[in-house]
Amino acid sequence: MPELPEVETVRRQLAAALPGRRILAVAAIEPAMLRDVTPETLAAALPGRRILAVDRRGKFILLILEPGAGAGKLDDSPLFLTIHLGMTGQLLLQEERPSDTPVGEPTADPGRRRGAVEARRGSPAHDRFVFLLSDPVPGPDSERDDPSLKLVFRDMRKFGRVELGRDEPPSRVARMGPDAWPGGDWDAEVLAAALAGRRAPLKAFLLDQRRLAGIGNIYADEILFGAGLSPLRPAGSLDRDEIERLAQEIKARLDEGVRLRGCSISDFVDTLGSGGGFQRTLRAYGRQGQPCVRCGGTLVRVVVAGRGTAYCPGCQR
DNA sequence: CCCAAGTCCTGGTTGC
DNA sequence: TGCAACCAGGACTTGG
Repeated sequence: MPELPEVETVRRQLAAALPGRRILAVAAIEPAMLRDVTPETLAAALPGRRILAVDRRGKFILLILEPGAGAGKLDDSPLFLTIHLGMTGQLLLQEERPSDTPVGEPTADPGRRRGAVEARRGSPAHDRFVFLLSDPVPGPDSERDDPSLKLVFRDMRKFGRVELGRDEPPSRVARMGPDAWPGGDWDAEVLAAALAGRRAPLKAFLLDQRRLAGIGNIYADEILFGAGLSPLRPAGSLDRDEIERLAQEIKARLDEGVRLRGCSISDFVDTLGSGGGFQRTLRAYGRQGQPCVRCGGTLVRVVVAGRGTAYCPGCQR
């Protein structure tokens, strides 16, 4: 599942590959995954824009696009193309090779506007969006616009979302709490304030993106195991010591996830299709019925916040 | 048929 | 009692 470390792994690859490239065409193969934007608006606003930067907030990836170069009425505003990978989403970078051009069609035709039809040509079954990109170009007036790279948003289930924000990222991104990343804008003090008075189970608190942004089901179970805290504990019941342990563990597990390039227990792969290594370190997630590596007891499965949850009743209190 | 899961949405509950 | 904040659970999706 793409959680913060998986999304950060992808972001780093995109940040190395995309800035300076121009979006030549977009194919919204699955328009139902668009949020608050029509395929027509997308097709009008994106072509011609250069990608300036690739950012991340929680589990959202933000492509920051230059203002002023679009063909539509959104010309003067910076645009934020926001992508959420949902449960099974993948962002893949694929070289756009000359051999992809149909026989009989000129391979070089720099002045031609590439269309959505060309962007989606030959797309496999679960490809939901395809962005056709140019080589990196120095400025808005550059003439180089041969397609050289495709950004493919593939998502077997359709939990992923694409949205377009003007000037600012979409509101739901703005509603999120501080990024849970170790360098994020929070510490044990902030965590203590967020926990105070809450009766919801600790696990539900960790999954709530309005408190800390980026933690999902896998890392939540691993964090709680590492901290020796029960997922069922009311969030507001932690003492100072336990909050410190929780804060440390959040940072440690997410950092480990990023270092191992994500967790590929199900569908996650990076932009090249490679899996991560975090799944080898799992001590709680999915281990119900198996012995606890810390105390030897047996892990159990409960449902918390509607999510399957594995924990050790022996040493998670 | 049930399970997996992230987010949005709805409706019920709690506590000031 | 009124009200907002809070919290639980369903819908969505499709392959195992």
